[in-house]
Amino acid sequence: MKIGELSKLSQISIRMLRYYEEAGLLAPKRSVSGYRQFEIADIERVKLIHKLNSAGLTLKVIRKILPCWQHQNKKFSPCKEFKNGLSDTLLKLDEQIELLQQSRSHLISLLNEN
DNA sequence: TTTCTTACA
DNA sequence: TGTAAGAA
Repeated sequence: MKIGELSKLSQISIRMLRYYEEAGLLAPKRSVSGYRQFEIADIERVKLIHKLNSAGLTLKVIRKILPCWQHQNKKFSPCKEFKNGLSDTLLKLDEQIELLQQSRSHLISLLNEN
């Protein structure tokens, strides 16, 4: 199917689908005219990519753990990349939480000064 | 009409 | 991410 159809079926903009390809998360074949040729399985694939990205995973991390996705059972097989990818994301998340807590503290003290 | 690339906001 | 331009 062409990019327009995948976009409608997956609810993901054409812009992002091209972006995902650029990030190495998608590898559609090209027709003679240069049009991207996606597969049925790509519908679920891009939806998953979007969910993971929304969950805070970078496209770089997703690229590592995507190969662990099993279309058959719709689950992740605990391969090496999967563990490393998630633990790495978890550390970054903790880092961000720490920074946000600091901002929170600063705002609170600022509010109590007067 | 749809898609492609590149580039700007 | 959205949108625009120019070409196929």
